[in-house]
Amino acid sequence: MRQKTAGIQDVARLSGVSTATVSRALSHPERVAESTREAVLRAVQETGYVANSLARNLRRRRTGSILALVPNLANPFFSQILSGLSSVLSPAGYGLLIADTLADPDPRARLAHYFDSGLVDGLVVFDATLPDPALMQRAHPPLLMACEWRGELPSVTVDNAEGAAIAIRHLLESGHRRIAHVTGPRGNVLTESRLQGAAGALAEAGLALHDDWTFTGDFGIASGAQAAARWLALADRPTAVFCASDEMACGFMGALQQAGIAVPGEVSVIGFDDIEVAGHLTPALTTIRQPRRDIGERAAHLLVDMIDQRSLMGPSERIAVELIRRQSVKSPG
Amino acid sequence: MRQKTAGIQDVARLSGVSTATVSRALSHPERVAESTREAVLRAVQETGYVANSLARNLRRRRTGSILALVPNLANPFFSQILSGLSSVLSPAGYGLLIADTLADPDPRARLAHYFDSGLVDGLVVFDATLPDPALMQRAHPPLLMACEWRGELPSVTVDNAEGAAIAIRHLLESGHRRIAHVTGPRGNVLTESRLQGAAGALAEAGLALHDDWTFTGDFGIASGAQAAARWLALADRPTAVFCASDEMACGFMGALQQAGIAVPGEVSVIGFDDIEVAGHLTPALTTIRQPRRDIGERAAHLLVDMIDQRSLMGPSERIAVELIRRQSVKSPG
DNA sequence: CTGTTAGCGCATTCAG
DNA sequence: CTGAATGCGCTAACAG
Repeated sequence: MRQKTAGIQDVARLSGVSTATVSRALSHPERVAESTREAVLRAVQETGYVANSLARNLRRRRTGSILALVPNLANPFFSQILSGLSSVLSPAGYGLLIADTLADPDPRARLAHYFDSGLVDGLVVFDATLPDPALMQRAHPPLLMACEWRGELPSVTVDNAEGAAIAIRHLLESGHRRIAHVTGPRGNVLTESRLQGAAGALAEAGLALHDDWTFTGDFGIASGAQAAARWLALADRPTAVFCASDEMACGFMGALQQAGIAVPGEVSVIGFDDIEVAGHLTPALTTIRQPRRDIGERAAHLLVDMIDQRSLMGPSERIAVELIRRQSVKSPG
Repeated sequence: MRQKTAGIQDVARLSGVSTATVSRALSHPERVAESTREAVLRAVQETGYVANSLARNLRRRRTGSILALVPNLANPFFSQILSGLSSVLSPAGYGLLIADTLADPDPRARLAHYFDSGLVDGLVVFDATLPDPALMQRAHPPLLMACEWRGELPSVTVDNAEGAAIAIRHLLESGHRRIAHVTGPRGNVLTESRLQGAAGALAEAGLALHDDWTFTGDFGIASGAQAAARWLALADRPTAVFCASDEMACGFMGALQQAGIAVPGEVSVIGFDDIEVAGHLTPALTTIRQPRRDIGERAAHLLVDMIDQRSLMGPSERIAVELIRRQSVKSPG
């Protein structure tokens, strides 16, 4: 059934040269006479030879793959990012391994495993709660943080505080003064950063973020719906809500509409992320766009550069966000 | 900076045994005396030794990773499936590599690369348009189709025709007779299968699928919105629409609502997939649920079994779908 | 139970 | 420009 695949020896024999020459003809074509190169290539065609990556990598001391550590693979937020990563990694000769950090009972152990096993040439880490390898005092391949960040590690992030400020200012400019905020999980760097940006923009207008109007969520749809229930229970309801993720905005609007509240008639809603469905909701969701594909692409580039330079350090990059005006925000009253 | 990691030699020296014993103590603890095992383990602790997977895999002739070939990684439909895959692969000792088949200009070449390079122990293929490796006459690791299928290859699929039939019957039972269908891309196995299931259920009721009422989409949101434009242009409008994916249903409903058409007041809409957002739309989308996480998990199990048995063949599995009644379908008129 | 001996398949010295 | 020799780091036979 499974005919054994041709080895470099077979090619060498068929083309009448040594295995060393075959290897060179394939890896460094210019260092070989044209005639022999052709002979080798012909033999490669004939045998269908493809170098065994395991052996090649062992010899070259590189694995040809990079690992993305994402918290909750099931979150569709990452799909575009992974796609961006893949689209630059693939042409650069790297495969993309992905692992779910949430699924893992013991992230420390697993991380240690990845670090030392020589399984990957680099890592893109989307989860700031993972232990910092530098602090673990161990050898490890280049590592880049993305979306979330931590310490001085190189990273690709979005301007979260500014995005939140833009969202709040948009609400303010539309005439809202009574503004609520649905946050991500407390302690998360994105949550805190957006919270701070929102509070700052509010302060500029002489307003503050009421505790009663700050609902803690977890970035997921269901938590947005829960926040809606809390909003509904309020005697004194804010006229606008800034949700720290589109998913939460979606859950929030959905639950409100189920309860017979009009959006944006009775409450304006603004999200964060600009997930694909945002523009197709009713009303279409006004939000802060986070260019997820770009994040993936930039992360891949930066990481590949670090690998090329054999450096654990590298530049960080901050990507701008953008207000996308749609229909879920209007003037109050 | 990057201290060189300890090798098996270091552990052997430190614990006063041979490298072979170290290897055994780690891979087959029971074949080693307890006292030596302890000594080895202690040395491992001390040195922080982690076996180099490249060398180990070269020797064992396995790679420890399996590859998922998905058409369009950016499609969030796959995120749950990947999560399911990962959750069983990880404990089974496999890493998950993912590659986007759409992004690749020459899938044949890349596929050949994966097959022969010994990079992976198995593949899960979500794209039926890829060439069949068996027909390519080459050695390759076990392969399992998922979601889509092709020829006699082992697969994990959902009962697409039945799901479509259930959707149509639900519309019929609600009193609809004038039913439209928004399909996936023509030629796609899922598209054809759902089309056939829908036509069958319609035929049972003495009805047929009108060409004028069959809109071709591509499973994406935008194509659903385009279908809505065509529905709006109809002089004689169907009272219900079966969309072959939730994303299309979402785009369809959104565009209709923008145009001032009430759902389900003027048209009932039913989708397929049950993506997470479906229940949070307004109206909440009635749909056919496809258990995506289960699909991933089952695929992983079947593939691991094939690998364990060193077999290119294996059982196929069909997973049941389920009608999720929500609010986007009601009686006409 | 343990050490010795051979490679896994390839890329890279080092001579010629 | 090419070939012969030498491991990459580890595990599987095979003896002892």
